Amino acid sequence: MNSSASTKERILTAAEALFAQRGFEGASLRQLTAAAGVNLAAVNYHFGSKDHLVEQVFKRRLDQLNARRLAALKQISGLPETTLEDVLSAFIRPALDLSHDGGGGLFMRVLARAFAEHDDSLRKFLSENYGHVMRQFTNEFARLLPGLSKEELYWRIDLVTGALTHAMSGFGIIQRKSDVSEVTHREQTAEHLIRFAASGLRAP
Amino acid sequence: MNSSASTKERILTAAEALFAQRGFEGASLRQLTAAAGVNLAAVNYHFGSKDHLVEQVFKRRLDQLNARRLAALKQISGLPETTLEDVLSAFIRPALDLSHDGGGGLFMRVLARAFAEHDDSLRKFLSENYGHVMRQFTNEFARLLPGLSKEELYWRIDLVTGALTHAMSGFGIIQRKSDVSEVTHREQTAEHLIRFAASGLRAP
DNA sequence: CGTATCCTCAAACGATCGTTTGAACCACTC
DNA sequence: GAGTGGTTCAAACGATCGTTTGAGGATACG
Repeated sequence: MNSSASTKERILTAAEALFAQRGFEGASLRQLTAAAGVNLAAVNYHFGSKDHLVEQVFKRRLDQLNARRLAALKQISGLPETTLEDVLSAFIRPALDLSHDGGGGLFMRVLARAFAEHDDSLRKFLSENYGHVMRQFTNEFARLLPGLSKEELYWRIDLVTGALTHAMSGFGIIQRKSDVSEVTHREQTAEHLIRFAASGLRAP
Repeated sequence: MNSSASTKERILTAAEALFAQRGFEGASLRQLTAAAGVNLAAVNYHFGSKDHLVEQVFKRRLDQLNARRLAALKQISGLPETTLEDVLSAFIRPALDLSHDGGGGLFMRVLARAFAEHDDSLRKFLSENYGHVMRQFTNEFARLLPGLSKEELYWRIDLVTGALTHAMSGFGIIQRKSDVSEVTHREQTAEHLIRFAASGLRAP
């Protein structure tokens, strides 16, 4: 029972990397199982089908990401001294951290692909596992931007989401210089994103 | 189908729609030629291969888009009274117009997929047909935002690109209300995008 | 030891993929 | 009317896809 968990995890990790690199349809189960060092039939044995594997790849990282984002939001939600930058930090930093210590550096690319896909079943799965988090953040944004109409707020949150997804999935456009540490670079990236998004949200 | 159009054009139009809907790998030549009402072998006869078809789908729309963007930029480039909003307008409105009168409403979705794909040959083709336009806009942005370092400017332009691509491909998140015309709705969309992007670029 | 349960494996399944082929068709020239 | 060049057609090609199968290995418990 424990040896199967190892096989499962190896499939998930290999799938995450290959989906990020070649897409959901572009990555075949034969490439995938070869990279994971497991038998071809192991995917259908442990996950039932390729579609269920895709869902589980999402679920493993989204559970981490959701938990961290909600924990960060909880600490500042509703407080009178909370700023827009604080809320954006709670939204952005968990995603950047996941790229580093979760081993899920490639997950943001997978997520960007999911946005590009307009597949209905995948979108439904994402909204079920993602919707309640976005709703809480939206409420907090609304509190801190009382001048915005609901329509304008939705527009701008959508634009922020697009900017962040694009930036975090396309890592490497702005390369880390050799004289700054990984942690420092991540901090600078977060500040760039937060400053841009906060200013965009506050637009007159 | 439109039997008056040439076989080549019918293939390009059907391919654009199917690539937007199912992706480059997800759309098969058999679905594609059936939708276009042409023989399966016509794709390889007229385009050589599926990959070349993908490139031509991009080329047909990008040529339009580039020409309109550069024409709009030329009218305001270098003038002392030009604002950031003017440059963004020259960048954004041609893309929105293409969605309407070019019949290429689906092209922005295809473009968003291309960003998600990290396929090297496709990226190379895009930079060859797209790079000089982005370079001219970047120069103009730099002139209007003298306080920004080169690194910061690249960062923010990348974020703007992500926001716009996401918004224009995801058309329909903000639905047009029945009491506003198509033209009015497009105008409102452009104003939303420009206001957000300008404010983000001007961030302290 | 026998047996039950979970897992892995090589092999094969039918379906679908992009591409190629060679004959047929069509408008046009000499 | 024979010939020519461009185009369309049905059919087939080999490759690869996700999935299934049935035999065999590994481990734990009686």
